[in-house]
Amino acid sequence: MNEFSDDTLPPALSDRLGYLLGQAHLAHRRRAEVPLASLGLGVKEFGALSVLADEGPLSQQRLGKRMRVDRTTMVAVVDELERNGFVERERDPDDRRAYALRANSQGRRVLRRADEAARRADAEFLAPIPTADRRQLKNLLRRLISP
Amino acid sequence: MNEFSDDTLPPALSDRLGYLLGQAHLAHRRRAEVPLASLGLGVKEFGALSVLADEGPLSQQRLGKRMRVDRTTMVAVVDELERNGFVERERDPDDRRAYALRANSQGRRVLRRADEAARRADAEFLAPIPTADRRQLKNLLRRLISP
DNA sequence: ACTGATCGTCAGTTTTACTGATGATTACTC
DNA sequence: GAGTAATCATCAGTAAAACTGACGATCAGT
Repeated sequence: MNEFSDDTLPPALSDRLGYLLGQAHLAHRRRAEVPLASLGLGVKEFGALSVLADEGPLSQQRLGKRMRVDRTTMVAVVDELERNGFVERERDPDDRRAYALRANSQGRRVLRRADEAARRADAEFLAPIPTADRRQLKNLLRRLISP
Repeated sequence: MNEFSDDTLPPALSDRLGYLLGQAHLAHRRRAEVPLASLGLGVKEFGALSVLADEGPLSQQRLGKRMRVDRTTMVAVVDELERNGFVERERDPDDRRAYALRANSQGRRVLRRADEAARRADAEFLAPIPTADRRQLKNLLRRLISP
C-alpha cells in the first residue's frame, strides 16, 4: 500500500517529543518488567521500596506524594510489598492515624538485586548510544522534570 | 517526618532511567493535552492524523501497526477522527475488506494548527535546557527507539 | 470450489487509577 | 477543656483504556 515497513519510525512523528518520550518509556519498561517481576516486584513497588529504603520511615500518603501516586493507589502497592515481606507497616508514634512504613532487611536485600537488574536493563536499553551520551540523557531528563 | 519536601525529585529514583522517562512523558503530556483537546484531538488521534496525512491512504491495521496501537483500539480512534470530519473511510479498491483511510482537507487544516500547538508545548517543556541540548535529546531518543 | 488467512467490528473482560465516603485520630478555636 | 475542621488509611463503586476472542466479509492459494 506504500513504501513504509510496519515497524520503522513514522517520519511524521519522529520529531514529536511526546511520541519519542512515550515510545522510549514503553521500550524501557518492556525490558525492565520481566527481571523485576521474577524478584516479586512490579515497577511501582520497586520505586516505592527504593524511596522507603532511602528516605527512612514514611507515611503512606507522603510516599505517594513523593512518587506522584494517588493515596488510594498506594494502598495496593504497600499491600503487595507487605505481603512479600519487604516492607513493614508500623504505626507512627507521633501520629497514630499514619503508618511509619519501613523497608526491612529482606526488602533491602531484594532491593539490591532489583537494582542490579534495573541497571542491566538500563544498560541494554542504552546500548545504542555512547557512554557520554547516556549520562547526558539522564541529566537532561532530570532537568526537565525538576520542579 | 523527614527532610524531603513533597515535590522534589526522590534521590533514590533520580538515576533510574525508567522513572525519568516516565515522569518526563507524563509532564509533557500534561502540557500537550489541553491545547490539542481544544482542537478536538486526543493525543492518539493527533498521532494517527499525522501519520495519515504524511503517509497517504492507509488501512486501519497498518496505521495501527505503524503506531503500535492494537487493531481493536484503532477502531475508536478512527471513529473519533471521522466523527470530527478529519478523516474519511473509503474502501480500498484493491482489497475490499480494508479501508483506505485518508486525511481530508479539514483534517489537514486542523493538523497544521495542532502541529503549532504541539510545538509550543514542546518548547515550553524544553525551556529548562539550552537549544543545542533540545536537539540532542530528540536525537538520542530517536536512536534508542529505532528498531 | 475449498481451505486458511486477513480486515474491521463488537461484546466482554481485565487493568488501572480515580472519586467519594468511612472511622480513627489529630490540630485548631474559642 | 469541648467542639469543629482537617488529615490518615481504607474501601466500594466508577471511569477510562486496552486487550481477548469471536464474528461476517473478503482475499489468496490450491
